[in-house]
Amino acid sequence: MIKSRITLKQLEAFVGVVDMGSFRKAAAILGTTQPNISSRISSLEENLGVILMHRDAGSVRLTEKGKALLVSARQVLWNAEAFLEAAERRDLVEDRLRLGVTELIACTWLHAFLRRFREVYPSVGVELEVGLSSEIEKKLATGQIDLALQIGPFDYDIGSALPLRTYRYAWIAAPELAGDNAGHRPMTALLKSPVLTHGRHTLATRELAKFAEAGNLATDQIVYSSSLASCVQMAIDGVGFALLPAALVRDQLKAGNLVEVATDWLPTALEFHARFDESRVPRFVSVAAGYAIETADAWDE
Amino acid sequence: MIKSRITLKQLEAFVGVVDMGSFRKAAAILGTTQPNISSRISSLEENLGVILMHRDAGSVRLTEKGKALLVSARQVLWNAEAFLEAAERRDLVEDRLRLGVTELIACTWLHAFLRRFREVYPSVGVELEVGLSSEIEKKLATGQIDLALQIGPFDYDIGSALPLRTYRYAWIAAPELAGDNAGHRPMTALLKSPVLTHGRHTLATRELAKFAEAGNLATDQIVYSSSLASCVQMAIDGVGFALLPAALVRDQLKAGNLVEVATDWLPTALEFHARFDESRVPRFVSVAAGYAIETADAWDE
DNA sequence: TAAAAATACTCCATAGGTATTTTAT
DNA sequence: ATAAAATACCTATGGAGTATTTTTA
Repeated sequence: MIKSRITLKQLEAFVGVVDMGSFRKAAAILGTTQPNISSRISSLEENLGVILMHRDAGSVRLTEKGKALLVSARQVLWNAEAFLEAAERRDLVEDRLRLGVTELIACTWLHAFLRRFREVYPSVGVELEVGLSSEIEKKLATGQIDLALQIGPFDYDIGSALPLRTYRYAWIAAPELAGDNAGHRPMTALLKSPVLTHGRHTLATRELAKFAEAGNLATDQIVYSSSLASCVQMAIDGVGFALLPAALVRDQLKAGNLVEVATDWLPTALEFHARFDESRVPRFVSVAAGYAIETADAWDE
Repeated sequence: MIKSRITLKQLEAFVGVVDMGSFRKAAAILGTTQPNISSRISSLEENLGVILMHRDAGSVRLTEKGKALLVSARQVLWNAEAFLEAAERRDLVEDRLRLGVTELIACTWLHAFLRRFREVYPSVGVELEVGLSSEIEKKLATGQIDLALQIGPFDYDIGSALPLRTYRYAWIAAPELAGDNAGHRPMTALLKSPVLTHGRHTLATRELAKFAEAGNLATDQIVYSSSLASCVQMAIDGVGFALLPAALVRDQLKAGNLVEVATDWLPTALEFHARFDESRVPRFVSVAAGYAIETADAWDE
């Protein structure tokens, strides 16, 4: 029998301290006080006869045994969460989800995803960060984000990368700019009008620059916007032709505020992935990743 | 965070009650009192808002949700045990191992297995049962035994069946009965002397009877002993030729108290297996099964 | 009516919180 | 000197045990 040698609270305190890097922060996240965390950790160490970590003022460093035990501790907590799930009481899972997404997702189905997640895990707080995929990835790699919904290719290999939808690009314009039939228009013609693209460092923008360079086409008409949403607005306002993920303007196309312009070049499609480090995160994160896949699929019909 | 919603003690009480079939028995095995078990179960139910089991005087019946949660609860405890293992504190695992073995194992390497197991899990009590493979299997199927080291073939399919060694039979006799050279002796000749076999219902004995019948050989000289060890003793005393697993008389053959008799028929070899229901038993049972394999191999050199 | 779980009640251990001290940078 | 963990101390919760009642087969 287990008697009181180890308790879930002790294990929770252990991984909390490791994840937060300090007793104080762990206490904050676990809704208790620092001396409590102190006592949970030290009682765990005493019961096991093991030193889990060395604490100097300002740093907590795991011992070798601590590293090994951390994996096991996460496993126990993972299963404890699965137990709540089996009880159909996901609402009892109290935690936080640090979510990183790119603007495209924020502008399309993020709200649907969040609605569903909050419904299932009402006691998990969502901390949202919208940014470029490269920024998101850095935070994911350093453990500042639990789940990233972002575009490949990736610099770091971090645990799971579940494929979401692929989003094709399209040339978009206001109907009056495109003309009545919105018929085929070669790139040479397009690049003579103002062209709206997203950011200077996105893959599509770089591909466009490369294409223009190869064909000796002028690039002085390209407008670099740091916000996808403002590209859409400018396109609606007839500022120029916009190179945007088709999904982003789905509703405007349907409503007739924008039309798609056929041409002879497009950048490669965006490959979205849901990424997380399954060896570190609690169970609900991988569940959330599944929801992301389903939500993305549902949004695209 | 988990707060105090579920604790390992609650889960332990839950599986304890299910395994023992009553609150009282669970209390006994967990080293506490029945009201304590009552309160652990009811607080678990309250915290989850779930009825785990219906208790009428004299019976505990799991609800549907209880069945689902039982699996998860076992999983959590399994991982908690793995945590102790990672801490290299298997000595903190307090439980019991109900072990069923056949006589051959009891007479050969069981002591080596028990020594090793007790060394690694000093706080796990071993309840040993020696019996025919068929008896052992029945108890395994009804959950009265955690680990069976027994002979196939099996009537029921119960979780894991890890193959142990195969033990060949041999005809054995005292040197003075076998003659100086212990040379080849046909079955027709053997069956005219007293023949010692183990039990009336063992596979080897039935095969021998069948063989004799097929060849129209007399069976009136066959002695059925219910104890393997007594067969060996009688063989040593020169009572007759004994049909025994060779491993059983390894030391006597080496010492020259017995010799192997070459003949033209032998029953099929014994296929030993370590069997347990990995969906029910605690973690140390599967570890023990591994030790059984290793011990059996080491004993055979 | 007999066996088992629930309840009532007491007691003690210990978990939690506040205030303070220690320690290392 | 500062930031963080450990310690001391007090309080209060709740876990554990004994005795008893309730329940149902």
